[in-house]
Amino acid sequence: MKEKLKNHIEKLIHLTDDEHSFVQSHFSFEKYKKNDFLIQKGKNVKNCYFVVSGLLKLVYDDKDGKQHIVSFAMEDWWESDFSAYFSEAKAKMSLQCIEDTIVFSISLKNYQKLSAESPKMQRFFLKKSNSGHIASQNRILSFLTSNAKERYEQLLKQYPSLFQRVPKTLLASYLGVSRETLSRLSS
Amino acid sequence: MKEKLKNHIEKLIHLTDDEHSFVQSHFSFEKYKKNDFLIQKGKNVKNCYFVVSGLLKLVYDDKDGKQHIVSFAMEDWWESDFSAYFSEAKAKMSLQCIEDTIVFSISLKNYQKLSAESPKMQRFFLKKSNSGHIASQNRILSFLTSNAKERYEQLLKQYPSLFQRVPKTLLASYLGVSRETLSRLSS
DNA sequence: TCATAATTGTGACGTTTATCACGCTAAAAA
DNA sequence: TTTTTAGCGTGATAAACGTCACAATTATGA
Repeated sequence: MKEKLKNHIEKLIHLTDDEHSFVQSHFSFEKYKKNDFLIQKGKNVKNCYFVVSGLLKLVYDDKDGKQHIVSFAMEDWWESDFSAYFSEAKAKMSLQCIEDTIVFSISLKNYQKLSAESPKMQRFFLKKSNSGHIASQNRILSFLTSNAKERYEQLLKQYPSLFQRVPKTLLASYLGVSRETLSRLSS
Repeated sequence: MKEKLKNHIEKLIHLTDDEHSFVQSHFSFEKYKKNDFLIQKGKNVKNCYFVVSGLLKLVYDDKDGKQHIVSFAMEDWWESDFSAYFSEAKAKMSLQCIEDTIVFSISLKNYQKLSAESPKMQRFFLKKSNSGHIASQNRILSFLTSNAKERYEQLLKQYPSLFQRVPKTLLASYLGVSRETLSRLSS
C-alpha cells in the first residue's frame, strides 16, 4: 500500500528511500466503508486525503437540501474541503464514500511540517495544487461553453469508468442538470 | 512600484530586504495599453503576471467565435494561461487589457529558479495556488447551485467595482448568460 | 426469502434562458 | 465636426431545462 503513495509522488519528484520513509511518517492509513464520511459539513476538517482505492464524492448541500457534487475523487486523487482545511474552519462541504475506500490522510500540521522540512515535497504540493487549479478552470470553461449534453459527453469521454460506478443521479448533480434531463440526454 | 509586489508578498510570508531584492530581480516591469494582449491564443505563454494596477480579462474563444471570460484579473491578482504556462504549450486562452495595466511578469524559468532557490517563495506560490484553486471551486459551486440572477447578485456583492469598470457584455460572458438576459436581470 | 429502498425512464407542463431583431445613446475614430 | 462603432435595453419567439407525477426494475437488508 505504501508503494501506491510512493509511486504517485515519484511521478512528479524524485526522493530517496529515506526521504520516502520520512514522508510516509507524516501520513496515516485509513479504511472507510461505503457511505462513511471522511469530512462532515459543520465539523472540523482535520485532514487532506490521498485516495489509494475506492471512490469519494465532495458534496455541497444548498439551502433547499439539494446535493451538489463539487468533485469525484478517484484513485490517485487528493481531496479535502481545502478552504476549511487550510483556514482551520468548519467544513462547508462533506466528503463521503461512494465505494469502500482506502486513503492516506495528512493533518494540516503535518502538511505544513512536511512542506517546511522538505522543499521537494513542497514542490510536489505546489505542482499538485497548480494542476488542481487548472482542472477547476477547465470545469468552469465547460459550464461557460457547453450545454448539458456537451458536458455529459465530455465527462463520458474523460472518465468513462464513472458511468459504471456511479448512479446517474450523482452524475447529474456533478454536471449541474436534473436527473430527468440527464436521463433524456443519454437516451 | 516595487513596493506593491513586496507588500503583496509580505501578506503571506516574511522576507528580508535582501531577499526581496533577490525576488524582484526575477520579475520584469511592464506597461500595457487598453486592448493590448499579454497572452494571445495560439502563441507561446512566456510569462505569469502580477497585476499592479489596471484590469485584465482571461478569455476563451469557442468554435463559434464566442468569447467566454474565465477570469477578470484586478490589482494584486496573479494571472496567466496556467495550463499553457506550466506545460510550455501554446495558449488556449488570451489575456487582454480592459484598462491600461501595469504588471510584474515572471518567466517560467525564473518561477522555477525562484521556487528552487527560495523555499519561502515556493511557500508563497503554494499558498497562492491553493487559494486560486479554492476560488475556482467556489465559482464552480455558483454554477451548480445558482441561476443567472443569483450569480449576478453574488458577483455584484463580491466585486462591486467591476460594474463601474466593465461593460455588461463582459459581465454576461463571465456569468455564463447572454447579454440580453443579463440586461433583463438588472432592470 | 420477502419487504423495502434506491435507481431509472418517461410524459406533461411550466420556467428560464437564448436568439434574432430593432432602435437609441454614448463614445471613439476619422 | 462628422462618421463609425460599441454598449445597452427590449419585444417576440424558440429552445433548453426543471419540476412533478407515476411506473418499472434492480439492489439491499431484515
